[in-house]
Amino acid sequence: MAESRGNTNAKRATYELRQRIIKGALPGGTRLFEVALAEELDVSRTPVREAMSRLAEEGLLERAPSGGFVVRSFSHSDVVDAIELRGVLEGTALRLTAEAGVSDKDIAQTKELVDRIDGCFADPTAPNLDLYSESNADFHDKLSTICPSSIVRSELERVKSLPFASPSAFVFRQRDREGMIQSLVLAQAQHRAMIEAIAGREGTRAEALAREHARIARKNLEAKALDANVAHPAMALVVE
Amino acid sequence: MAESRGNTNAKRATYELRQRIIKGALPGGTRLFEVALAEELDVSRTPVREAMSRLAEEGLLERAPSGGFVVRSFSHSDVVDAIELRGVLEGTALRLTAEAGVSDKDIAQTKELVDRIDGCFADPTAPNLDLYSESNADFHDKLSTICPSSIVRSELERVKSLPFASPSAFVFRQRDREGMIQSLVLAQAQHRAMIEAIAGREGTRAEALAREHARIARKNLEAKALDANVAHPAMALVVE
DNA sequence: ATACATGAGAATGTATACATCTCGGGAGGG
DNA sequence: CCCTCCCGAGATGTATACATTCTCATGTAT
Repeated sequence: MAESRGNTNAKRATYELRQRIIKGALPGGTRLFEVALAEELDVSRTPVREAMSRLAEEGLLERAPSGGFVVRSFSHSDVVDAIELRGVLEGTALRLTAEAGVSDKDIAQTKELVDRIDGCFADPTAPNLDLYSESNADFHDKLSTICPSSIVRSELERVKSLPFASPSAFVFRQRDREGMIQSLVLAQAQHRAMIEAIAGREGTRAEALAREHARIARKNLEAKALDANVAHPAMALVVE
Repeated sequence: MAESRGNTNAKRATYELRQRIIKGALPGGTRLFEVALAEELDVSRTPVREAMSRLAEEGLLERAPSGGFVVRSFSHSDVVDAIELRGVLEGTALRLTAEAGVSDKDIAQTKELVDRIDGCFADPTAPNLDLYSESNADFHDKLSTICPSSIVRSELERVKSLPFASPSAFVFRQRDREGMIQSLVLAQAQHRAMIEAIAGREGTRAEALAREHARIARKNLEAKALDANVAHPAMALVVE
């Protein structure tokens, strides 16, 4: 089992194709040919079709009108809109959570996750950015989990699955350490305010906070865009 | 080519399966077996798999953890949440449209569609409800079309494709003619206010209007639920 | 009685041959 | 010269045989 993960050829093909798309090896607009891919991945056309079908469900591929699949292409404004939409959906999830009420146990667990994020910066000279990404994602996943609406939850998860729309996509501006600290302080204050809002059944406040929170990602994205030297991995599948 | 529409077996199978699910012939939770369906539809397993995959993209089926597909089941609260979510997404679409600005031509075309809705009630003794459904859907589609964000647009279309979340799903309470007129007057006032808001770049107002507008559907749904005699077609796939 | 092994049957996974469709290039006529 | 039609290469669509995996009922040992 040397090549990638998954126990069936279809799952391996799905994983392999997804990686190529996310890394930008298959740019937006690329038409995918079953036979060519089948040969490259050393499987038959059947699991390749299966894989493409799954990736279309994820939103990474589009079905071409006359059959076949094309890599979906995202423009810069699509990235901005996807972040905005993530904020809107997270806001809706939080509002519904606040309106429905949430258990003390869930509140405690959520607070615990915010505290854990602080831990990534225990040593100010060597912040653990990878752990931060992970912890931040855990926190946002928890917010989704406690939402009482499975419909809202699944649509939120769907948008978050786009690599550039995930809450941890653009964690920080690499260069600017000062700005990085400020960004963290603000984000953590918003995280705690969100918890306060849902605990206090303040739906509108929770919604507004989530939207504003997503704007941090947008800010970081724009800072990255100016910094033309570093190509961010999550932007690999953006064209135009 | 007597049986249903589509030029390929896969498309015919997709249509046929979708109809059965929407009509409730295949209730939520039903496991779909490829061989059985293939025999019933008189095609091979390949187009059946293709069809199931497409329906999973639409959100009508879920992939079972160990392979195969299951008809997605929706609870009553899922229906309510889907309507709420439609309102949220339509609101976001309108807000972005308002913020970006919209051409005079689009405003005029949208107004024209609202006027056309009035036309369905030209004869107050015999309102044309089918035409109303269609015209109302056209209006809402137009709102989606003029949204500058393709990401928001596609997610909105996705949610609207659920039969019970479409803007025309629960047009009116059958019995209550008085309530029907009032509902129409309110809805049309909201339609016109939405246009005014996007024309005047009042994003927040447009968003709030869209959300409140979706509540009409929720009200109509609740009125239908009380009216246990009439089973509404759009509710066929709701279980629990 | 419970837990686990086991095997038969049925389901999905896979490869592949063949059918059909699509689209572009080139020949022929206007 | 341009337009149209036709053809064929190469793509997807389909059927089907075979492989693999899963499920669950059954039986056996502890």
